[in-house]
Amino acid sequence: MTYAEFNKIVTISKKDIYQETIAENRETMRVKKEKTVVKNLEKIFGAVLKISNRKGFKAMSMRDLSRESGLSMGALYTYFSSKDELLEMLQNQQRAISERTLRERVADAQTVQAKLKAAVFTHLYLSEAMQPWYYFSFMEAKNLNKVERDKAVRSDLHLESVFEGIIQLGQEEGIFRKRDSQLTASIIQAMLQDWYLKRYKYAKRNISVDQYAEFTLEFLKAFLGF
Amino acid sequence: MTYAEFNKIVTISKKDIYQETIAENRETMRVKKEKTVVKNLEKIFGAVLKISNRKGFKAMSMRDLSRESGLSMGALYTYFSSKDELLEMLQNQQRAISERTLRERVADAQTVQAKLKAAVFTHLYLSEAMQPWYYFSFMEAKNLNKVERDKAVRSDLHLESVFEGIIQLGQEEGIFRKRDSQLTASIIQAMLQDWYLKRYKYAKRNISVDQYAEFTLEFLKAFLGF
DNA sequence: GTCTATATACGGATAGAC
DNA sequence: GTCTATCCGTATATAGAC
Repeated sequence: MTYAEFNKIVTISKKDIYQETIAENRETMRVKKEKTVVKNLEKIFGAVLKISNRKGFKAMSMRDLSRESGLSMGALYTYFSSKDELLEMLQNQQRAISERTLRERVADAQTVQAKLKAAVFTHLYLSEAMQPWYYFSFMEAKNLNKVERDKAVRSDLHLESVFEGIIQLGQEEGIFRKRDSQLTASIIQAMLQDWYLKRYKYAKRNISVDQYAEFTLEFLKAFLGF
Repeated sequence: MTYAEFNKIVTISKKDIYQETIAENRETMRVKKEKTVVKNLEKIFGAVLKISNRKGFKAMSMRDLSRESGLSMGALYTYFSSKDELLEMLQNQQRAISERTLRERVADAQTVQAKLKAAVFTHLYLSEAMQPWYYFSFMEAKNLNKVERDKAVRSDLHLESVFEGIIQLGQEEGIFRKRDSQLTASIIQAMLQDWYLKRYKYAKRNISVDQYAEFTLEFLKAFLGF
């Protein structure tokens, strides 16, 4: 599977997710026609990510959002009841896409080497397809309320534990060299993180997500000796 | 040199730096007694980092800062003329400490292996000693004005080029295995970054900065084959 | 040098017309 | 469903007393 193919799948699953977002927020969404809601939510979320990634969610005024999304202040407030709720909706939706895709694509890989490769590639592909949100999520995590912040932390630790599990499995099978599995998993995560945190740098250097993925895998091969 | 020893040196050089900060801002600082200025600037900067790292610089109100620093609104404005100028002052000062210390401690190391080790340890020690600022600087970079943002980016690329230079040297000498030197440097930076971005995680797991430094060095040894 | 009190503006949110 | 106009709270910044 190439990145191009992967990207198509993610785009499709996004459509379903909007329907869930609407269902979960029936009370606050005063707009009834589903097609309208999907269209406008896409505009709104896109605008939020664009503005926030430039100057931060707190610094984004509702007037900014109104201008960028093309919807009036009044119209915006028919989709959510407060700026905080908007943030929460966005987080829930994007995390849902992200986690579901990862779960769905969980390696049918048979060997540990293949599992490790699948985990690295899938996560990088996801963060490539949804880079604005991954960046946003990392940068705004501390501005979320406690419930949402906890969800973000748990999600982060979960990813780490996925890598840790694969490494331990490989060590038990005698395929990976003995190393601190948790610390290794943590470092892997740091490497993958850089792909969406420093996107501008890699883009300028014309490094593709596939090249980056191969490189990190080489790193792991050398360290784990496989 | 242990981290404890290193930390003492940094603390001392901080004192000098305050005098420079004062000198550079003679016009806006209406307070004359140097001792008072140093004392209050320390309070102010400490409070800014504390509050901002919890909820972001933009979300920190001057009332928050007044409460946390113990200075009144009026008093605060005798040290800077706007919230933006406060940010700029803080960035200039902390970056100055950081860059100077790195430069001063630039490896007298003779071999490339030693140079690489020195660079890894020094940067980690620095980010450990000044963790609140390193975190702040990463998180608030996009909120700076263009001039300051450019300085931050340049500083980031400079660090990368230091690592790249060492790697190339080692390769020329035939001591390091052939790898993409720039991409390797970039990944090293990502690993070091994680130490201050995910500090809470490593603290909870009782991983010391020295352990972390040794671990990243092991990673590099495996990859570069030395 | 530091305080309290306040001018002024800007942001989130809503009412009510169309 | 969407818009314009506006309320009202809170933020930055400053004036002037001590």
